[in-house]
Amino acid sequence: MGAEGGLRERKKLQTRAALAEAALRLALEKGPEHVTVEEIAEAADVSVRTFFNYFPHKEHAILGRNPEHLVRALERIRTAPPYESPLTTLWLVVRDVLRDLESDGELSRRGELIMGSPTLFHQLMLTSIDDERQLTAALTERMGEPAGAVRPALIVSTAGTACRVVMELHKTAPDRPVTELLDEAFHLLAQGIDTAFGADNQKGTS
Amino acid sequence: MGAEGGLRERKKLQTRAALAEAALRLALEKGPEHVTVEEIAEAADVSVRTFFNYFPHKEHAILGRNPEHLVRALERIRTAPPYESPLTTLWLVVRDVLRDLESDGELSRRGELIMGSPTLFHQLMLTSIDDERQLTAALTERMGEPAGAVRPALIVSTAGTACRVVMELHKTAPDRPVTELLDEAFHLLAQGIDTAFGADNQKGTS
DNA sequence: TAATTGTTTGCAGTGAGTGCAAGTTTCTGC
DNA sequence: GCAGAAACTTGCACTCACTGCAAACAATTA
Repeated sequence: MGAEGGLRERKKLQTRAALAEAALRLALEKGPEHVTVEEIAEAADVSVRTFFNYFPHKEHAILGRNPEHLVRALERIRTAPPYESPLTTLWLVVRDVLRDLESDGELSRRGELIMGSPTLFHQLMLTSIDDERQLTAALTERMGEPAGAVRPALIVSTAGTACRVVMELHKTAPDRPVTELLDEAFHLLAQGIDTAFGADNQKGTS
Repeated sequence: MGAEGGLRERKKLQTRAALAEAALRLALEKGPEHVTVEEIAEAADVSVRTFFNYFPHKEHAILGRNPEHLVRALERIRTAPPYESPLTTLWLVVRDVLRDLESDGELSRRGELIMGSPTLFHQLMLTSIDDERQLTAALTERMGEPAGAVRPALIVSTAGTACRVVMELHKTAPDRPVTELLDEAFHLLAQGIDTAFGADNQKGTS
């Protein structure tokens, strides 16, 4: 990931990382509710005012989202091969992000924290909405649908929802691996989530 | 609804209603962002401190949700007829709430306001999450699934998502009626939202 | 090295939200 | 009807999130 650019560029990245890291560490230590911006700023050795130059809220810093992911996702959607169905594209995008987070060790550290804190989970949803707007726009265009079409919007939103559901389920039942839960969720979405009461779980799945 | 109880009880309801009403009116007049709790309290003729005895945030007062709706929805899920598929149940629940809001004239007053304001929309989502948890629990039991099952959680969440998407699409393209958008969304969910790029919109629909 | 541009910071201020202790109102038993 | 208990309201002092502004500072460019 582009570490080009001059000193200035690198310093900004460094500061941002330091703030995010401090925010996460403190949140894990004391619980997200009991961390103040002042502490985070102090730990990262910058002023409180500078904190707000980097993040709009405390929660945003703790979430520490990587903007790179959205960029890559949008690119992936725009350049999806013609034979690939939209939901499959999103599936691949999600798995990509997941793999990235796991390799960082971020998933275990942040995942638990976020799902355990209402405030953080809420904040995650809020930022997800903005992402989803952009993803929807990209997918709508990729599918050649008109601007107000229901399907692309629904595909993106439900894919996002699936991720959240998976995270939540993983919290309550950590025995099943996340990837497996995710695969099941996307299969259900693809085939239609509905079923008659009492019907078998997976009818006609590979 | 239950005007029993003594003077004290009635006065509390009155104060609560006055605060909610003032909050909504002021939000409509000046935009939700530009209303302060102080103004709301003043308009309802109580102190700021008292406002916070009734509502945890400003947004909560403006949203003024009717807790009755969730109760009815839960009941509806628990007593769903055996031949009714889960998604259908949720569909009916949603239409029920929608009809109720429309008859109150609440949908037009609050709906526009909420969808037009990021803050309010976000707040709505936050409260929706809590609702969805309860709905999921009810549906999981109704379907006879184990606690961590993916499908019921996904059904509830995606149904909620569908509502959101519909509200959002309705905002950007108000020509199509909400009920029509909603029906399309639920149909897509039932049949599987995915489709190959460039395929027809609805394959095999009635 | 000098001018330009971008970043950091302190300061002053608004507004949300909380805990506490003192006042006021409603309720209860007599 | 009245004294005391219980519930509600209020003002006050406080913490914290967050913003705008202008000055100081660091990096870039010519």
